[in-house]
Amino acid sequence: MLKLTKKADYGLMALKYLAERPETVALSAKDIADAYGIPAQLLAKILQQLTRAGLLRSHAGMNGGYALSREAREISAYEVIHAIDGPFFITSCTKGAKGCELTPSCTIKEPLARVNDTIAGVLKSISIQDLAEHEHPHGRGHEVNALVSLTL
Amino acid sequence: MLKLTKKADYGLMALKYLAERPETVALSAKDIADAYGIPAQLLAKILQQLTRAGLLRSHAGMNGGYALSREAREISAYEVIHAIDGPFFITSCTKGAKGCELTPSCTIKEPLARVNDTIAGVLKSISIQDLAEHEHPHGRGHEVNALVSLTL
DNA sequence: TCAGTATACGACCAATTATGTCGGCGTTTC
DNA sequence: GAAACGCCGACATAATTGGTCGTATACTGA
Repeated sequence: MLKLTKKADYGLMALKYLAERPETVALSAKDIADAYGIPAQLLAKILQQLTRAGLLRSHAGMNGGYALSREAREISAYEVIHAIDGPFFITSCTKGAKGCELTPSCTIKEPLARVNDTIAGVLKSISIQDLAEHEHPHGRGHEVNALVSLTL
Repeated sequence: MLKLTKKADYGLMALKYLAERPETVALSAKDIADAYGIPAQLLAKILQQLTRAGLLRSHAGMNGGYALSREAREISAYEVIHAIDGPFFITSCTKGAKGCELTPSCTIKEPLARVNDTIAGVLKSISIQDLAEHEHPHGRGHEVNALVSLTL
């Protein structure tokens, strides 16, 4: 149904939370989980995935926790989603390992691959900073240079 | 994981198949299912959904089957997906009936709603005709006027 | 008018995926 | 060395998807 998993949502929320608090050294998984009322252990695993993907730095021990490994501006929503849910393809027949098993099948996937790329492009053009900024100023948002065109 | 269901894929494939054969009066679910090697009964249900949504016309009895109810150019991929998978939202907290249950949650969903609209726009700009046409001419495809911009 | 071919629809089951939990281990700080 | 933390893999459970079955209904043509 073309939607993000909750894990990806949680991940984005957590990064946004961190981006909004640039002064703090690190926040524990529990801190963030409590802030949003989401399962702490589940969020912990998600943050670990993001750490492995290089989006977060982690620090064990007391007063440890997680912090962004880069500027919020330099982390895209795409990276987060990709790190958590893996590479996404809009088509079911992902054409990865074995492609479509059925012979003449999926004459559909080639045009839809373009759509897939377009969506990925949009997601890549959105940074965590964008998500964090948008909160307060009800005024004009800024134009993301995601003027994607689509050639079929 | 942000992908179409197989049902939606099947639906698109079937409509494309019909679009490629404008001369035929009607094709049965079985004909189309056999052409792609997909379960006939499943495809039948999908085609019924599309019929209910007004994208297809059906006719029972011998030499019956399904036909496009409009020009292939006038049927968008969005309509097909919507008819089969229902309204899609990129965010898990759909903000529909009850929205996010958690109090300050999903401060994320508002910016992502824009992304959602963007994707929907792209899908709306693609017609079944686009899918069908693309097949043979290896030459230049045409530019779909889906120059979507995204203001956060 | 009857046999054959088709759609229509609901109930159901099976497979997959998503979500969440548990327990044990390694690290750092106080 | 104990408390607070991250790290990891194995489960368990819930939800969704994919697919099947049975039956009813509609239309066609001989």
